[in-house]
Amino acid sequence: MPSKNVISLDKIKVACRDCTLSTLCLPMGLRPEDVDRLDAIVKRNRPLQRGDHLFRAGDAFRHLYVVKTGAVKTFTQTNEGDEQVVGFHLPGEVLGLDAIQDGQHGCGARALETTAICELPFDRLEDLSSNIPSLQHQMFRLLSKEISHDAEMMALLGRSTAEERVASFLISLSERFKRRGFSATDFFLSMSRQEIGSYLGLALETVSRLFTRFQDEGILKVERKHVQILDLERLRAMVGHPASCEPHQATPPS
Amino acid sequence: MPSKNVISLDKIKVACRDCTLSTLCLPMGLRPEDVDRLDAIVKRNRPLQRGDHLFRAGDAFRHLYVVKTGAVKTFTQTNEGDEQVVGFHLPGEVLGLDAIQDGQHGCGARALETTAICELPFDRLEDLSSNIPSLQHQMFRLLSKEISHDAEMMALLGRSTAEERVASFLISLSERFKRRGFSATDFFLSMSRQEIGSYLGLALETVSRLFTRFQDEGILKVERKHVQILDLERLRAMVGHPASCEPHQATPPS
DNA sequence: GGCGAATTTTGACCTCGATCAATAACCTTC
DNA sequence: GAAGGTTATTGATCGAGGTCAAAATTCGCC
Repeated sequence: MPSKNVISLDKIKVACRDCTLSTLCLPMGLRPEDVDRLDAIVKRNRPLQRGDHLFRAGDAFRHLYVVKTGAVKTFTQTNEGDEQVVGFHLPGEVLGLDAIQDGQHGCGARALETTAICELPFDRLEDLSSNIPSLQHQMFRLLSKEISHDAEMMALLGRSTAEERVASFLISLSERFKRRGFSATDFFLSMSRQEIGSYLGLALETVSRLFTRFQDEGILKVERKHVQILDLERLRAMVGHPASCEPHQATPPS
Repeated sequence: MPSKNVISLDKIKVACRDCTLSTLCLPMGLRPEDVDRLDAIVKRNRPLQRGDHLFRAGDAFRHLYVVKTGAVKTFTQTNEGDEQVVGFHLPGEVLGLDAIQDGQHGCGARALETTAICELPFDRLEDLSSNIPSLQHQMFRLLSKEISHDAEMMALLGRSTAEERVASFLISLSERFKRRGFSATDFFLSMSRQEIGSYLGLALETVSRLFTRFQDEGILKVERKHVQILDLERLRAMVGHPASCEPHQATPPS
């Protein structure tokens, strides 16, 4: 059912194939020439290796980054000087959104494995989005999505048990892989137990213990960094039935 | 040092006085007519009372909301059905940014006390910002600021002790009050211990105990909801010296 | 002003997960 | 394939903070 204003998926894939910009292009009616204009400002760099910095805390903010292949972690410095992971970024996901506000990155970013990235010069993106209302709208959505994701994460960290956190982490990975066309039940963890623990507010030993427990219970098959989810439903049940965001019954305002 | 493109502060204050839109206007060079256009779309409603809903999870997203006076909490539903606080919003702060992405609010919002709010119809704001590049830029900054704030919060929840969390909470409140021209060392907590605990991932009893401990140590003077900070430096020391975001020495990439 | 509900404080106890420590598995590099 | 480093697993112990319970204080509200 092609609508007159919406560019065909094929065309977008051609223009964006190389840069995983589908994040920005796909969900909206961008015209062909707009996609071209967007594509024209994208920079493509040599891939990063595990441990390489994409940027550091305090670096001047110039670009947004989109993960093409591989994976990236973002992190801040803890009081005692070690890394505190605040996010993992998989293919198709965007980094650097937190830096728009004050012109410098508030957290560092490093590759977790061999990783290809494209860079979007933010000032040119801003110029473009002034002229392309649907691109502006899409940028707002992108930022907003990050905010709601963070709110979910805060709710998770604020209240949950170790079991719920690990379950929730696996479900999130599963869904994100699925959305990008990878297997949702069989994947590699490019991050270490240490990094997972840091992200979830748990000790690395606790993460390891839960992985083995889930395996014993027949929920997972874990082999070092290779994970298979055998019983997604049981995982879902742990984090509270995923009642999504339905309004259901509303509590009267006292 | 007035620059030709920058509207005078007085003019902005006149246009925004009533709606606390300084968040959007102040930091940038909006022209007088732009401020007027912005002001023209603002809706001003009757104040809310403690417990009143500003919006509920699942409500359709129409407006951004700016707190004029009072305070608001945002919250999600926990698995067991009770409220999980994910944010407190003081005068001059904006709510609803998380809802842009999918057209409905992901969390509910309620007044913590008698609260005046102004509403900004988002579609009109979006139209305006297409025509006013500096407004668009400011919107991006606003969203980005929310994201970096969330990242800090995630780092706090992910790693800290109860002591650090409560200290950090008090410092945050202090700074936010100060920024809006209220006292930074002497203020009311419009939220209950329960709500603070929920927000910080602590039991309400733990919050209460820490308040009394801080008082015993001469750091605070607490009287129910009225708090005086007597030794801000000691509070700061608890959360790790606020080394801000300086680049200091950079770790070489392995 | 006095009664009942809600909130806060304080105390006692116990659990979950952090921490410490020791293997074990794996991944380099020579 | 042996040596050395890194990462993961498993076990044992301990303490911060959760939970339960009761008292104290405050806040409506009739």
